[in-house]
Amino acid sequence: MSSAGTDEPVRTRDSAATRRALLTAAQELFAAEGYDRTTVRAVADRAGVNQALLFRYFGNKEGLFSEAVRGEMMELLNAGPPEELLERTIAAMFEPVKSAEPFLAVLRGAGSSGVGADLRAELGAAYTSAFASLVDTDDHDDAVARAELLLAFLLGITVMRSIPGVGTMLTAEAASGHLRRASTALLDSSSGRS
Amino acid sequence: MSSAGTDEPVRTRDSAATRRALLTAAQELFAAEGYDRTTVRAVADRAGVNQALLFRYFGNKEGLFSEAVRGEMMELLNAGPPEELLERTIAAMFEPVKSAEPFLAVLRGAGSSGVGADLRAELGAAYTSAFASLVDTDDHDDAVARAELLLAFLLGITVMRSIPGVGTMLTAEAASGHLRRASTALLDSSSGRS
DNA sequence: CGATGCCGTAAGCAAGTGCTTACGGCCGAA
DNA sequence: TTCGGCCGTAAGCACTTGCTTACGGCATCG
Repeated sequence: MSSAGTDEPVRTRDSAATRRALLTAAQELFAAEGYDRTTVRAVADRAGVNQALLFRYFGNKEGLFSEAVRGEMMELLNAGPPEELLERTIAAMFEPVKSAEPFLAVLRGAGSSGVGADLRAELGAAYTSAFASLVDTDDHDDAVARAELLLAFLLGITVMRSIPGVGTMLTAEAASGHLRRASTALLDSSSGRS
Repeated sequence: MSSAGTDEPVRTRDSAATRRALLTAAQELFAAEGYDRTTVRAVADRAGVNQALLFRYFGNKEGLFSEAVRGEMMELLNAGPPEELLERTIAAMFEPVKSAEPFLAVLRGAGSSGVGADLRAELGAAYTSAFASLVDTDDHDDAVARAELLLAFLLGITVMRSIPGVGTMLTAEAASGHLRRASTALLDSSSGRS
């Protein structure tokens, strides 16, 4: 945990590189430790940068969080057509360490209220509408309910996998089959119309 | 936020009552705010008690957390036979405010590691084994995988419902039908054996 | 009554937090 | 070369955190 993982030792006088180093360090730490437990000193250290620069470039800790996580999430959201978002998300979730992180960062952004509330609402709406568009029904509310359940499912799996000692069987091989089956069942409007 | 909700003004010199007041205040705040954002001062204030007593009775903040949340969870786990745990949990989740709280407290107990790790692992194992026993199959790993997916589903719904502005359709009426259908699909061993 | 043992209180400490400020030095422009 | 504007740094401030300690008071028991 002490040695950095993805940081180039930016010793040059390049503000853009410094910003980038801070953002990647922030993404890693926010995802791994959550917002509260991540200190600005830790982010700056991981980026190999003085902490004062963090405030110069991002204003405050919340500004850094917002920019770091929003960028990471938008990358995944816009990586392809909405019809493939579910597949992309599932695939990302089971990658060794990689792309499940922004989800955790968002969820751990704040306990209940406060930090990143707008961001959470915005991302939730984006995912929900994308999933809801996959439901072939006229009942809008029902489509949204199914989409939100599906998103909750994905979030729950990500959360459980992040808890040490729990979710040992939630591997790609063991779980993704059941996951895809349950997902299509949730999205299939021919079953259990309300 | 400032005025307490469920606290009797314990002015008497009754250590048991003081302990209870601290525990209920802790349950409410840990569930609402998470472990990090909940301060011992806030718990003591909500309980109408001096904060020094908190340390006298529970040793430290983590001891208070452990005792408060463990008791609340064990209550739900042992409220009936394991076969009905799923139904009990779903019912508790959609109660106005009540029993979804301990789940949130456990999840928000710590970002990744540290506080309440043993508790999370213990509760996860209890739920997983209870759900796995409902799967009618000889393939133990498959049963565990299905149980963990189901638990993840429930956790995800609870988490989403706790985020303001997201999960607006995750009400009992709109969602529980789909939820029960997806749950039985996950537990039905006749579909999608690995 | 006097004494002993809890219960409750006030005050504060050491450490860590986000954030600010004043300063030194490298760079390109004039 | 000189100068002005960024980039990077060290130091510290105001505040909150979990936790401790020394003390005052009610109550029970002899």
